[in-house]
Amino acid sequence: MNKQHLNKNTNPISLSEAKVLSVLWQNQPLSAKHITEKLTDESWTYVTIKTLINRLLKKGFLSFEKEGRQYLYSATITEKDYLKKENKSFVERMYAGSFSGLFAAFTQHEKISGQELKEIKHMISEMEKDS
Amino acid sequence: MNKQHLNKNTNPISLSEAKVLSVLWQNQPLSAKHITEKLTDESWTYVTIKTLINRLLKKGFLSFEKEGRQYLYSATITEKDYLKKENKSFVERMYAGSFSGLFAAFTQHEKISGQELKEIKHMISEMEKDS
DNA sequence: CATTAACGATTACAGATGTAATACTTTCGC
DNA sequence: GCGAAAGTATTACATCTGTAATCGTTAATG
Repeated sequence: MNKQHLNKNTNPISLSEAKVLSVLWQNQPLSAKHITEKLTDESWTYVTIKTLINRLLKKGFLSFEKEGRQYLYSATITEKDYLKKENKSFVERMYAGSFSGLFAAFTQHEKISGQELKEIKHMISEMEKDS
Repeated sequence: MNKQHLNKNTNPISLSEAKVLSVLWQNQPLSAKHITEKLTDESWTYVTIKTLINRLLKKGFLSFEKEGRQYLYSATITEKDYLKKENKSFVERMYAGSFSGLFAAFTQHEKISGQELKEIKHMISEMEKDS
């Protein structure tokens, strides 16, 4: 019967799902088998990864094309957009949307290395140049 | 029988649970009833909040003292420590622990207001003063 | 053409979470 | 002392998530 089960699911991307996406961001499109091979860190079975793929399909974050007997999957969201989304929801939730609030928390409670600070200052001066 | 159900649960603080904590961070200790009154935004019932309280107790993030018939709850984690924990896990997960990576993503993809930028620069110069 | 290997689809199941109804216990007003 | 009020505790239940076993289908092979 091959129900494609294309009922949408509007939930966010879970941690495990994000790991599947991250493989695809490096190398698209890929078959389920190939994704499994790239995810050896997780020691997930092929079947587990298929589940994650199916959930991502339902959520609309993957598309596929058929190549002979195989399905080749691609992410429909870019890594940039994913990061953007996650950043936004994090700063929204934790700092009422204020990035400087986040910045303050980090700089006060974590130690930022001199190297990192240098990079940050550089980014700021770049920003100011453009504007 | 009054089983206190003090079996530990080592899971992280969920979103709803965090909202209970945030009330306590402003005003400790409080009874379940009082917490409910402060959380009108959520339109949760008293019973729901009791569930969240019990879960936080199991996770060790709340303590209580008995005041007559009532229980008065307090957070065992400070807001600072909570933020620290969340920040760390976020930057760990999304930016391999690099705060400047996070900063780059934010500044490139979100628009940071001039005001926020000013605050950030100020924080940086303060940091440099101390060091 | 029947068998099997390879792949995809369906089903499973426990724990976490959001959200709450119901049950139990203590105490206070009559 | 007894019933109602005010708390607390127990139980519930759907959905999401992590993780997978099993079932079905198709293509390749002898």
